[in-house]
Amino acid sequence: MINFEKIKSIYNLGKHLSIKEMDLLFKASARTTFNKREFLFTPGSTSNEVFFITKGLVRAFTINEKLEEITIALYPENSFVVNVDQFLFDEASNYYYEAYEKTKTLSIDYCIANKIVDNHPILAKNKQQVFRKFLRSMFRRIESFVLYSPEERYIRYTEMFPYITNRVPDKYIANILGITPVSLSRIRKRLITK
Amino acid sequence: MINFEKIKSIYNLGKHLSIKEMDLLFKASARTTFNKREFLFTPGSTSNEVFFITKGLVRAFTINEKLEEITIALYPENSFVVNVDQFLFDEASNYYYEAYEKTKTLSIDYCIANKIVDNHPILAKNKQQVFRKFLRSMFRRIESFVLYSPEERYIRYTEMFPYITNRVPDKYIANILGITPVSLSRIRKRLITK
DNA sequence: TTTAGATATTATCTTTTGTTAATTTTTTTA
DNA sequence: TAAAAAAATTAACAAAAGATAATATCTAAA
Repeated sequence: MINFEKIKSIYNLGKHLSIKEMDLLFKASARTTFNKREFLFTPGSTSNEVFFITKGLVRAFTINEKLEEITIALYPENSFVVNVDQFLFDEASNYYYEAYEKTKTLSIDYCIANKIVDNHPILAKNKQQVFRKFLRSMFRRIESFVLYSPEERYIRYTEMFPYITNRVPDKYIANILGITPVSLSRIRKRLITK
Repeated sequence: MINFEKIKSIYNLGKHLSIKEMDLLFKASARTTFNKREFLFTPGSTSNEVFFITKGLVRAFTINEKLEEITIALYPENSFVVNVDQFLFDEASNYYYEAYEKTKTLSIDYCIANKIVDNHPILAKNKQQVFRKFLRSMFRRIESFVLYSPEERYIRYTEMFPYITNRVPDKYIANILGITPVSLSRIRKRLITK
C-alpha cells in the first residue's frame, strides 16, 4: 500500500534510510479516510497535524472578498499536507483543505513526528530533504509567474502534472495559474487552433 | 556590526540561542566585500556557499530568450543568499547574483555550516526556523500571484518592503511582480491620480 | 434514466497588459 | 559640470485578460 521506494525517490531520500526507520513514523501515524468533500482543515484550525496522502487528492482553497473559492494548491498521492498558516506562521488557518476525491491519509502531530525524527539520526538527516522538496516546488512556481505568460504556465503545468490536471475541474487549475477560468478556456482554444 | 538580536527576531530563533553559539558560525565564516556589480554567483556556478548579507543589497537575475535580464529576487541586509539551483536542485546555477550595492557578506560552505550546526543541538533546533522563514516568504509570494492583481501586488510589495523599493530601479520590482516595467509605470500613474 | 447542478465555452464589452519606439527624466561617470 | 548612459514615462497599437451573462456540455444525484 505504501510504496517506500517511490517516496524515497520523490523526496530524494538517502540510500541508508531503511524501511524500518520510515516505519517508525508510519506506525505512529493515524490512518484516516476522508470522503469526497470532507475537510482535513478548515479556517480557524490551529491543528499542527501533518497529513501524508496515500490515495486521493486534496484541494486547498480560500474565500476571497467576492466570496469566490480560490484554489491555491492541489495535493495528489505521496504529498505532505500541512496547515500552512499554522505551520509556517503560527496563525489560525485561512484555508480550507478538502478531500476532492475519497482520500486516504496517514497523519501525525508535527511535534510528535519531530521527536521521533530527532531521536533517529538517519531520519533527522532526511527531514531536510523533505523541506528542500517543498522549497523546490515553491521556487519553481514563483519562477513560472516571473518568467512565463499565463499560456506558457498552463502548458508547463499540464506537462508537469498531467495526473493532477485530468482529475480536477479546469477552474481549479486557472486559480493555481493566477488567471480566471474564462481566460483559461480561451487559452485552451488558442492552443487547439495552433 | 552584526546585530544578533535583530537576526534572532527576523528568523524567530529561540530565546535559548546565545550569541556564543551563533558566533561559532560567524567565526567559521569568511568576510567578503563585493563592490557594486560584482557577482556572488554566476550561471554555471556549482558553489554551495551560503552568504549572509550584513550590508548592501544583492540582486538575482536570469537572462531570458530575448536576452533581457529578469530579476527574480532582491536580498537586503540580514538575508541569506544561496545558489538556488545548486542548493535545491543540485544543478549548476541559471542565475546571476550580483551585488547591486557595495555589499558586505559573511559566507560559509553549506556542508561545513551543517557540521557545526549538527554538533550543537541549540543551533540544530534553530536551523529549521531559517528554512521555515524561507518557506513563509515563498508561500506569501505565491499567494500574491494567485490572489491579487498586479496593482494590488505592487501596493503590497511597496508596503511590505519599502527599504527595498527605494533602493533599486522600478524595472527590477516589475520583474519581481511578474509584469513589464511599462505596465508598472502605468500602475504607478493610476495610483497617483486616484 | 432523467433532471438538477456544476462546469466549460462562447459572446460582448471594458480594462489592462504587452510591445515597440520616442521622449523625458534621472543617474552615473569622465 | 557636462556628456553619456540608464531608467522612467508616454504614446500608439495589438493582444490578452477581466467581468458578466447566455448557452452548451458534462456530471452526479434522485
